[in-house]
Amino acid sequence: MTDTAAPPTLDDVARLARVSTATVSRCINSPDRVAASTRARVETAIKTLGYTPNFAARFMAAKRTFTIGAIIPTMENAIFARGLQAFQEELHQRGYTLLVSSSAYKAEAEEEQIRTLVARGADGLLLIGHDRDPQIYDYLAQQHVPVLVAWSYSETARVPSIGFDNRAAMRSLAERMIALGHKRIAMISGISEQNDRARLRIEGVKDAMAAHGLDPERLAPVELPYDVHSGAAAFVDLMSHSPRPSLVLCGNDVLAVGALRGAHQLGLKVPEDVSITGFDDIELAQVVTPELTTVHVPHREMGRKAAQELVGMVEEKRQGVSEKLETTIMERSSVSILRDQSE
Amino acid sequence: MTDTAAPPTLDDVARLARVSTATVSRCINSPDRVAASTRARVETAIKTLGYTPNFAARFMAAKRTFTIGAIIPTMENAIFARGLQAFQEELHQRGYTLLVSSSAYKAEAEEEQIRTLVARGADGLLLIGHDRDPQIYDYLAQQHVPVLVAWSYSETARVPSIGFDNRAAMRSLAERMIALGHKRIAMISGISEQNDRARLRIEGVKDAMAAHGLDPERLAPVELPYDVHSGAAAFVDLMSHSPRPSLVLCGNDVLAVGALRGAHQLGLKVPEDVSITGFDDIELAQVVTPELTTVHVPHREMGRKAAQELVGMVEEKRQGVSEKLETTIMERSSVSILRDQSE
DNA sequence: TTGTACGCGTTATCAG
DNA sequence: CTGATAACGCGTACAA
Repeated sequence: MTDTAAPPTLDDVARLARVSTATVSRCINSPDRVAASTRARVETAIKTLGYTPNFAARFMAAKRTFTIGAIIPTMENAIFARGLQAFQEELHQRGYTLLVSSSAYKAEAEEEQIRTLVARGADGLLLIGHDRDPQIYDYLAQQHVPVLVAWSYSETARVPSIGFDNRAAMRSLAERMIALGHKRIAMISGISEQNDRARLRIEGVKDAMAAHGLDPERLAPVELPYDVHSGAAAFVDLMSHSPRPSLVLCGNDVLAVGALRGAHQLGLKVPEDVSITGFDDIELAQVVTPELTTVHVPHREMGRKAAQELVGMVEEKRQGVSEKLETTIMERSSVSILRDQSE
Repeated sequence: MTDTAAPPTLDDVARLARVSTATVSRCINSPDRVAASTRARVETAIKTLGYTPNFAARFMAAKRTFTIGAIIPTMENAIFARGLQAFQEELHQRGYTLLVSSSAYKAEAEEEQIRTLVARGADGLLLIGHDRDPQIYDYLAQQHVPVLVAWSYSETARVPSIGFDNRAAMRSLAERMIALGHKRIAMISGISEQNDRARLRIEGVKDAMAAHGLDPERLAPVELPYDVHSGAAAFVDLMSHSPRPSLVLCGNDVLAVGALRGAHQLGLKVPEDVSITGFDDIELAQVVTPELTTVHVPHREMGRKAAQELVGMVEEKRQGVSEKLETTIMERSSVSILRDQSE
C-alpha cells in the first residue's frame, strides 16, 4: 500500500513477474500467445501492483483507443437519450467505450468538441444530423477518423448516415392531419439553421400542404430553441392571431408539450379547441395530458445500428453504408377529427 | 491538400518553419518565451499544415489533459441534465473539457468507466453520490486523481461533496405532508442499494413519521428502477391494498409521474383521491397534470460550484471542501389538504 | 532566444 | 514462447 508512489507501469509488472515488458504486454493483449505458467505469474503481479495500462502510451504505440466519441446537441431533454443509451450498450458489447459531449446546439462548440475527441484518440465519431461547416469533414478526412451521422438520413451527404427521412415523416403526419380535416395549420419549429432535422420537418409540412391544395407560403413556421418554455410562449402568441389555427404542428415533442402548456394557460382545451402534434415520441409524449399524437422514431434501433456500422467502419477501414429507418405515426389524443374519413 | 498523408506532427511544423521542435512547442505552450518574428513563422507553418497537437503524446510528456470526467447514473431522464450542463459550462470557461459516461445505475459499469476515464488522463472526476466500493477510492487515491461527489452531501465521507442533504430534504417534505393531515403514507423509492440518495430519502420519511407519532416500520417502501413505467405499476399495486394510502411519496419526479399515470389508469383523481409527491423538481414536474409537489434542488448552482471546486482541487493540488446546498419544497397541485393548518 | 537530447509507457518487429 | 529494441509525438532540462 505505498500510497505515495506513482502509478505502476508495465515495467514494474515485468520486474515483479521476472519477465520482459513485451511479455506483460502480450498477456494483456493476446493472452493465448503466452505460456499459461508465465501468464499466471504476470497476472498476479498485475493484481498485487494494481496496474492499469496507461492509455496515452497505448494510443501512441498502437494508434487505437477502442473509444468512440459522440457529440449530441443537448442532454437537457430526452430526445437523444434512448438512442444514445442503445448506442452505448452495443458499443460496450463490442469492447468500445463511449465518450459523450454536448454542443448545446452551437456549431462552434460542436467543432471544438470534434477536435477534442479526435485529439483524444476517438476511433470513430457519431454526429447528429448532416448540417455543418464542410471544413469539418475535411479535417476528419485528413485525420482518418470515420464519422457516422444519425437522426437524419441522406443519400447525398458526404458521410454515411443511419437515420430516418425527416421530411417524409413529417409530410405523412401533416397529410394525415389534413385528411382529418385540418386546414388552418400553424407550425412551431426548432431553429432550422445548421439543423437539417428542423429544416426538413418544415419542408415536409409544406410538401403536404402543396399536395393538398393548401398554400405552403402561409405556413410561416416560427423557429425557437427546443424547450418547453419557448413552445408555450410561441403557442400563446400564435393563438392571438386570427383566424386561429385548428392545428399546431410542433417540430418535436418538447415544443409540443410547451404548446400544451400554452393552451392550458389560455384556458383552451386540447384537442377540442385546438389540435397539437409532436415529433420523436419520447417518453414525455405519453406522460402529458392529453397524450401527444406524434411521429415515432425507432430510437433504440437507430442507436444499435449506428454502433454496429460505426464499429464496422473503424475495424474494417471501409466506407460506411447508410440506412433509412422507418418512422410511424402515433395517433393519440391531442388531435381532433374535423371530418369523417370514410373513403 | 495531401489528403492521404498522416496528420502533421511537431516535427513537420518545425521543418517548415526552419526551427527546432522545442521552439514550436514553446510557441504553443508559452508564446512569450519566443521571439515575435520566429513565432510568426511558426504560426504560419501551423496554419498551412493544419497542425493539431497529438493529445496522447502531450499527455505522456506533460501529464495533464485539461479534461474532467463525469459519470452519471443515467442519461435516460433529465435528473442530472441541468446540473451537468452547468458543470460543463463552468468547466469550459476555465479551459477544461468534460467527458461524460453513464453507468445505467450499475456499480460494475461505473467502476469500469472510472478506470477508463482515469486511464484516458482525466485530471479530475465527478461522481454522483457516495455509495460505492471503497476499493475504488483506494484506486483513485493511488492514481492521484481528485474526485468530487455531487447530488449528495456528507461530512463523513472519504471524498468531498457538493450537494444537498437528501435525508433532511425528504424529511421536511414528509413533515409538511403530515402537517397537512396525511397519515396513511406509502412510498415508492428508487433502488437504495449503492444509492445513498434513495436510501437517505427513505430515512428522511421515516424520521418525519417517527417525529410525529407514526410508526416508521409501516412505511415499507417499494424499491424500483427510476422510470415512469415502474412507478405506474408500483402505484397500481399500492392502491390495491387496504386501507389505501392518502399520500404516496415518490423517490423522484420520474417515479411520481409514473404514479400519476397509475392513478389515471385506475380512474383515481389526484389530489382528490390520493396525493402524490416527487423529488428533484426537473422540468417534467411542471409539465404534467396536476403539477407535482416536489423538492426543488438547485441543479445549476450545484453543477457550477462542483466545477469550481473540482478545478480548484486539480490546479492547487489540495483537498476539496464540501458544501451543503439548500433545497426547498415546491408546493403545487398534486397534494390535497386534509386538515386545516392554523397554528 | 533557440537547439539538443532524453524520457514518458506502450506496442510491434524481429531475433532467439 | 520470450526478450531486446525501435518507434510513437511531445515537453523540458540543459546547453549553447
